[in-house]
Order: sequence, then structure tokens, then C-alpha cells
Amino acid sequence: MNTRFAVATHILAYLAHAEGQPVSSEVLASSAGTHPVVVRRLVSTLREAGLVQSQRGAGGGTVLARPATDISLLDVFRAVQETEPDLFQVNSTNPNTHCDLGRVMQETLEGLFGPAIEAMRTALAAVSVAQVKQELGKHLPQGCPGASG
Amino acid sequence: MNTRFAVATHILAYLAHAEGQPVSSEVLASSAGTHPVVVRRLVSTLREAGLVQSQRGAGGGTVLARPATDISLLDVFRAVQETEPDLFQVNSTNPNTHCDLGRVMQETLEGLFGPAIEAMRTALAAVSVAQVKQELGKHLPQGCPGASG
DNA sequence: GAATACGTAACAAATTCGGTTACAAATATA
DNA sequence: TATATTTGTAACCGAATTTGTTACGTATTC
Repeated sequence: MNTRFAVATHILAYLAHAEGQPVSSEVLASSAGTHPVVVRRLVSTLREAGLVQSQRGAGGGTVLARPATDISLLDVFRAVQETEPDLFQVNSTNPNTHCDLGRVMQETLEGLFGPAIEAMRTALAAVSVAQVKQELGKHLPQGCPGASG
Repeated sequence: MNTRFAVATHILAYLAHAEGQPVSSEVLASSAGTHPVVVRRLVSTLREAGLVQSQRGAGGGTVLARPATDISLLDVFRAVQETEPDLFQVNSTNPNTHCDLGRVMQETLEGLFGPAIEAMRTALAAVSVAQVKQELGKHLPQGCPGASG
């Protein structure tokens, strides 16, 4: 799987910590251990999803579009995993023409996987970016930016 | 994502329907709309996981290693998704050395994603291959192999 | 011994992903 | 206005993954 979900969460947690101060893609990239352009790509996606806002030019950067308590991991997941409906990709390439078993199998599996996906969504929806930030603070050693205390 | 999970489930449902009669990779491939070697590769994985048994030679093929009611979708998922623990891959490549935020973020996300993954596992564990076969029968038009009635 | 069928290695084409460079557009500031 | 900063995005590369395919050895039945 790709790392977009994790990096996006990383970015959002960082923005939550910045508390409204615009953060540049360079800083975010440095923190997440990736390239600024990768960050900008991700931020573009997050912006389309309405999770962040960006400002060009000197002193610009990205800020959260709404309180961190109002952004769930499900929001993030939906934003960056454009293939979310295919989490369990069911399409077995070329379904056999014989009674169209392939299509039927697809329908059946979708129905059976549904509860699994729904369960995961529910669990993701229960966690906010604010919580992520809070957890991060707990785990960070003292003296680090974002550390509690 | 890859189609292995879906194809593997397809194969197992077919084997459940065959009720102990060995099924060749050619027949399975035809049903799943793929190549016999692809099936054999998958079957190899399922065999290592103890879900099926194979017999070489004329009249050979693959059969379920235990009752279809005792094989859950979670078993299948675990067997074919060797990257299961990375369902939510957290590693953001090169964590920044600064306070090792990358590692901390990884720990934090793993802790927060845990419940989501667990919820999905639980839901997958609740569905057996026998149920898949049964659902398939319901969806198949009458007169097709496996159709109910 | 011949036919059947699996087991597996090897390879190619397609896709995906992350990183990188490059450059236009926007914005603050001197 | 001129310059520095920063985003937005296209383009490309290399690595990895996935699927399909061929090839061939091995096991089993007849």
C-alpha cells in the first residue's frame, strides 16, 4: 500500500499543532521525511477535500480549514484513498462468460465485504486529528516541539 | 490493490461447491477469468496456509483442506495478503532525525489505526467460505452450476 | 510409457508510487 | 516596481508490484 494516508495524517497533525500559523511544504516535508512536491501533491488532495487551505507567496503555507477536532481519520482516508471503494478490489479481470459467474461473484463479495469495510470506517471515524496530535504529544520526548509539558 | 483476495475467495467458493472433487487449475482459472499459472500460484499460497490440498498427476487438482464452514474470509485475507500488517502502512520513508518525529508518528498511528484494523478483522472473521458459496448460489441465475434449486 | 496436472522459475508488459526537476503564478516586502 | 518566497502542476525517472505467459521438471494415473 502507499504511504499517503500516513503522510497526510502526519501533515494534518503538524498543522493542528501549528494552531493557525501557515506551514510551508518545505517544513512539512522535512518533518514527514519526504519531498516538498510530494507534500504539495498531498495538500492539493486535502484541499480539494476541504480539510486544509493554502496561501501562496512569501509567508504563505497551509493551515487547517476547520478545527482539528472536526477532522476524523475517516475524512483523511476518504481524501487520500481515491481507491477507497476498491479497498477490497473484487474485479477478477475477465469474468467468465459462462453464466457470468465473475459478475455474480463480484456482487456477492461486495455484499460480504461490506460489513468489514463499514466496521473499519466506523473505527476511523472515531479518531480525530486533534486526538492524533494529542497522542503525538504524549509520545514525544520532552523538549521536542509538540511535546507535552 | 491486487485482486488476489477476490480471486482466492472465488477459488475457495468453487472448491466448496465441488464438495471434495479435485478441481484442476485450468477449470478454476476459467471460472475466475485468469491464467492457470496464476491460480496455481495462489493455490500454493493457500496450501501453505493450510486451507487447501493439492494432488498432482492425472485426475489431480485441489480440494479444501477442511470444511468450508471452518474457513473464514479472515483466513483467506491473512493467507494472500502477506502485507496484512501494513494494511495501513505507516512508514513515512525517512523519518526526520529531529526528535525522531517519524518514529513517534509511526507508533502513534499504529496505536490509533489498531482498532480500525481489528474491527475489520472481526467482520471478516464472521464470514465463512460456506456462506460465500451460499450467497453465490442465491445470486446465480437458475440453471447455472451452483445455482440454488 | 503416455497423458495429465501440479510446482515453480523466468520473463515481459502494465501499473503504481515516490522522488525529483522545472517552471509558471501568486504574494509579501523592501 | 523589483525581488524573494511559496504554492500549483506538469513531466519524467527508477523502483517495485502485479498479472499474464512460456517453459520445464516432477508426480500420478492408466
